[in-house]
Amino acid sequence: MAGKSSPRKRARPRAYHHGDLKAALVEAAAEILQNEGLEGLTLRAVARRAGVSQAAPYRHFDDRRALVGAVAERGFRRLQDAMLQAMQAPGGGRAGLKQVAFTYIRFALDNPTEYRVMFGPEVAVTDDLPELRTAARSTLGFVAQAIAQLQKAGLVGPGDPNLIAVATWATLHGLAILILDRQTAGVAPQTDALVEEATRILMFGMAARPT
Amino acid sequence: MAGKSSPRKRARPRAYHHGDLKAALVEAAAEILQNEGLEGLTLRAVARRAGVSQAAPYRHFDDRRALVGAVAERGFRRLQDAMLQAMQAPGGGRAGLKQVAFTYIRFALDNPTEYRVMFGPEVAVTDDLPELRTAARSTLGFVAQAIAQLQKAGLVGPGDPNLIAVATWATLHGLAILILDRQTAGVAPQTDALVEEATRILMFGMAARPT
DNA sequence: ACCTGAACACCGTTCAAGT
DNA sequence: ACCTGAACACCGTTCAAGT
Repeated sequence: MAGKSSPRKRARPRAYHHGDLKAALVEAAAEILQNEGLEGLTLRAVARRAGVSQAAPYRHFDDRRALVGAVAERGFRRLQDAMLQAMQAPGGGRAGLKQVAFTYIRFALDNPTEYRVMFGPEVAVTDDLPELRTAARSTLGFVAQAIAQLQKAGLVGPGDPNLIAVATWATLHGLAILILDRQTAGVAPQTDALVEEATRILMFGMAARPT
Repeated sequence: MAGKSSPRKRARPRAYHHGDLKAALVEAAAEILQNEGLEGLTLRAVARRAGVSQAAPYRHFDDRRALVGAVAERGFRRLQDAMLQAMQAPGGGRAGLKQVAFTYIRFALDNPTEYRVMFGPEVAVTDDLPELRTAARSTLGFVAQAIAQLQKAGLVGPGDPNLIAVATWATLHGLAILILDRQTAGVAPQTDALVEEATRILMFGMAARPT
């Protein structure tokens, strides 16, 4: 918010010259995604929204993919924050997992395009996007931690918490996508019953000990 | 394969003038997706590969999205065929579900880009792609049918088979994406253990009767 | 160090015209 | 009925030049 007084004239028209154009570009991209959908997300449109020239983003991002990757990274971070808050709310154990599940689905419903981009084809291969990879891995680590906690509480049976975490995340993600894609429209008018059922299956399945 | 002899001259150079350019375009698009990835999938490249002018595809598809939608539709059909074959193989019941799960994951691994496009942002909203919507819904119906069978066999507890089917599909899809995105690389070197674990959780969870 | 202006190649899409 | 050739607007990316 606060910025140094600019050295010469023209204090207002362009607000992003104080040094954090990179963050402003990511923010602008996320807004475009939310407001206009994926087809509106062009580098040039992002630059226009941030009030800079079409070439300016190249000072901060190698190419278009890098910007999309940064948006995805932001998404994973926001998703993890939301889950963290849901875990801290009262009602641990089984109720806690259910709360996290609802939080996860709500995030996807509230940020449909951004969520789809996070798991979409463009930034799927993260070999050249190390920060995105780290953010995504961190989300998995977060889920694994939660599973380990449930195991300690005796609510989840023994087994590699990482494997169980992947299975859990997989169910949440799949549910989010199927709901977003309206695959469930004719089947589960309101999605709550669906999330309940999936959570139930998960909890019972995880409580059972491995063969 | 066999075609009518062309009315005049030039029998070979362009093979698609016999009337199924539409199918040829979809095929060409799927090949490009497989060989060059999503960024190679331009309408013009598809036209080039099919040996027609850049404007020709517009005779058969409204726009680029419609072509991508047709590829996705083809994908759902092929996926469903693969699952059907896996179900018909010996070993019904629990072993059958596991077989279907492995088949599902293998399809995703064998057709990574195509699979991601099927669930990606471009064709997510199917309001204007009725055939894609039908194909995707049909896949869900297929899973629901399999669940109903398992219920009859007493291997899955009572409950709306549609809801259980969504939860099942969600887990398979989530698993496929997480594996494709290498989210599981540091956690499950070979994916088999992962699929086993997820199937186990699903089966135990579904066997339990609802609260 | 960071940004602009202009340029290039390429793409989606349209349309008059061909057979 | 189906396809071509040429055109237009727009995009990703580069690069010399500005401050």
